[in-house]
Amino acid sequence: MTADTTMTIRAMCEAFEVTPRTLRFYESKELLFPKRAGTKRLYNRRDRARLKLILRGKRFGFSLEDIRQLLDLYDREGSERAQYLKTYVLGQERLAQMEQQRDELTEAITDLKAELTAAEPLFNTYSAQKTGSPSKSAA
Amino acid sequence: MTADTTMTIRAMCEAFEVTPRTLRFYESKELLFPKRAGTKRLYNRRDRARLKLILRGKRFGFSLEDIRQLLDLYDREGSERAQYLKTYVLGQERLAQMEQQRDELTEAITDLKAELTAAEPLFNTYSAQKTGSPSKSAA
DNA sequence: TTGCTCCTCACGTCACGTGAGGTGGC
DNA sequence: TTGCTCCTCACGTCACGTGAGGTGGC
Repeated sequence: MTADTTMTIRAMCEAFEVTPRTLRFYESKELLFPKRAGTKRLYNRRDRARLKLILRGKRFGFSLEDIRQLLDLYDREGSERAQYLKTYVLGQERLAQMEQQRDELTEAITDLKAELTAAEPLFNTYSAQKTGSPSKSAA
Repeated sequence: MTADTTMTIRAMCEAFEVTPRTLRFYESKELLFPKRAGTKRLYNRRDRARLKLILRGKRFGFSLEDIRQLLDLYDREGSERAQYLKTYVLGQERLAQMEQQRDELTEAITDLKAELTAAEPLFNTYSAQKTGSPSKSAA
């Protein structure tokens, strides 16, 4: 099966929808450590697990540096609870940031909508002049 | 009054909560054109109006290049309707992007929340061991 | 003369994108 | 020999941040 099959960079890119440049970049940042066959990179199951975590971390808005530290944390032996606690705290902080970001975005959306609505009459007048029709642009 | 008073870079920074570097950067990008008194920058009412628009544009997520083009559009003489229409269309496009972004963010928030909740029992167990209390962390 | 504010380079940051130029193996 | 895929520099992008080193005017 694909269990412990090693994958080429191309296969990885297709599987995870990233570019080769991204994988090389993560490697340069010490987030990924694929084996080499000569000069070519070979990614195993562990590399795939790490990449998956990296992409999840990014989705939550963590910086690559944060992600690297968390990954390192789990690689080293040590108190599992301490690791979880650290991850948990970082997660809480990120959550708060994301919620604030969402609120700001929601406000900006509301404002932009209001402006677009306020601007609409201008085009209705225009379209009325041009077509003579009552005008009610696309919902 | 402050009507046509000219302002120093420091005053501008305080009024708009930006850094001097930001104002110089916008100038290098041809978004702002303050007069000079020797080497020092002097911002008048027009500059302040432009900066206000720039910051609003940024709030809506437009790139500085987009903002510059819109600003140029309104500076040049020409069909008012054509200008409004262009602005309107760009606004619509941005609105769609922002809404998608908000949806993705909302999803990420939901997911992160779920994980944090799933991780909580671990610390409750931990805190129970440490303190002997029932544990129910901060709401 | 000392301080304060302003200025101009110009390199750094973040997460990659994008050529340029070259190599291995079917 | 031709193609294909992989590789390594290394510069570009975006919106500034951050010194370094210097100037004008009270």
